[in-house]
Amino acid sequence: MATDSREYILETAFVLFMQRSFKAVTMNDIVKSSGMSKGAFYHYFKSKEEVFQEVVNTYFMKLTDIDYAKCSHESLKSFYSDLVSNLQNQTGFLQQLRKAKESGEAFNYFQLLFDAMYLSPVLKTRILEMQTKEMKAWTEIIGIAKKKGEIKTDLADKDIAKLFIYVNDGAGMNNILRNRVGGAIRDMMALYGSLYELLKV
Amino acid sequence: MATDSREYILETAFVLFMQRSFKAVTMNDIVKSSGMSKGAFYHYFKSKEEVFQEVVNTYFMKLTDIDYAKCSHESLKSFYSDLVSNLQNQTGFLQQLRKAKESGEAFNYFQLLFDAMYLSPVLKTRILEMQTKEMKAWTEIIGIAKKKGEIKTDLADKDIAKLFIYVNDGAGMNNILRNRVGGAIRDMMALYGSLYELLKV
DNA sequence: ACTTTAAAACCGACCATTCGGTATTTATAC
DNA sequence: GTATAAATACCGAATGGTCGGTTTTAAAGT
Repeated sequence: MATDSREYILETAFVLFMQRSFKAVTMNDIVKSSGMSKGAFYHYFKSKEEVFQEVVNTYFMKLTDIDYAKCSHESLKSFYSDLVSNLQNQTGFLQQLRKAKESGEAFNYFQLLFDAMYLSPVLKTRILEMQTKEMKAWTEIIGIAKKKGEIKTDLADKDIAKLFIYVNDGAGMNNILRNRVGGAIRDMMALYGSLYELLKV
Repeated sequence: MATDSREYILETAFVLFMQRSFKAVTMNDIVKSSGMSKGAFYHYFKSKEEVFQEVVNTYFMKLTDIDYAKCSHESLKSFYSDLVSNLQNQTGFLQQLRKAKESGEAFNYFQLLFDAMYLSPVLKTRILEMQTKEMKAWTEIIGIAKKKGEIKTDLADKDIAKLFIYVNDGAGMNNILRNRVGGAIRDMMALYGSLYELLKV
């Protein structure tokens, strides 16, 4: 019972922090949404900040800390296909969250990202590091794709990498603004595909 | 004195709402930052919501509601050059705001965007309309560029438009996360240029 | 196996502080 | 003197958190 209660509160908090800013989500929101009492909440977590920190360390990092080593290094196309596949898994994960189903509000990953960076400089550093890792992974696969003759362009590897990364972020933003989840995967695949079309031999 | 005071409070509020979420910015933050009293604030604005609404209707819209008709329709390259030029003007505008100079905190346009959309469904509709307008403008210029033989690709106009738009948004996000303002213009130009390189004849 | 004791889980009223806003007074401009 | 602008003390509600109490579960004792 204990593990379930703590986990349930955490999941509830995660969903709320994905929908509204940290400050906009009140303790009463969390308590009411979880169906438990404030006393029960404080049995498991020391404070609002602590549950937020935990949400970031668990759920948020699950969405953010992508293991690029697991993506194919055979080709650029398979690399981004694996990334889209990963995105699909994440979407599935979010959709099966119990609390998500009850709520009509959109998930806003970037809202949680801003809050995390604002509330903790350590987290900010960590997030920036992950972005650096992302850039490195893309630059690498693009170099490989060039060497293999998969793609052909005079553009620098890093500049191409930027295109792929920023297109992904921009599309992610667009999906949030339009409260779209399902069609997002197909769109992401199409966007990467468009860029790929411009690059391939 | 009256117009200056009201405008000064509004500008102060704008800066604060660009740095933190609506709820995280308290009335006392606004009052202290403006150097005026609460009573003075309430002389001009009915409530916190009203000043936020005004901030969105003025400053935010100035940054968001871009008149694409003013951008060159001679070529894709001049179109996006005009957009970058516009971005430069906006950056300059933000940098000359009095309150901005005092504060070390990063401006986060997207935070204000999220708050605006969350707090007002009317604004949300309006913002989505502006995005549609943006898409239309890009699609149009890309069609023109194709007709003129400036660019050559089998990709649909709208798909190319998406690439340009999302790259811009993603890069904007990246600049916010890295608290970068100055270099952002050059980067944006380079990103558009990279895409253009992939497309031009 | 049952009973007693201890610990954990949970509750909800209450607390101190903060919040957005109000009422009244004072200051300034004309 | 009047109208506008501004200040300050105060208000009631909301906020994150505390605390004494109750219920449930686990462990120890017989």
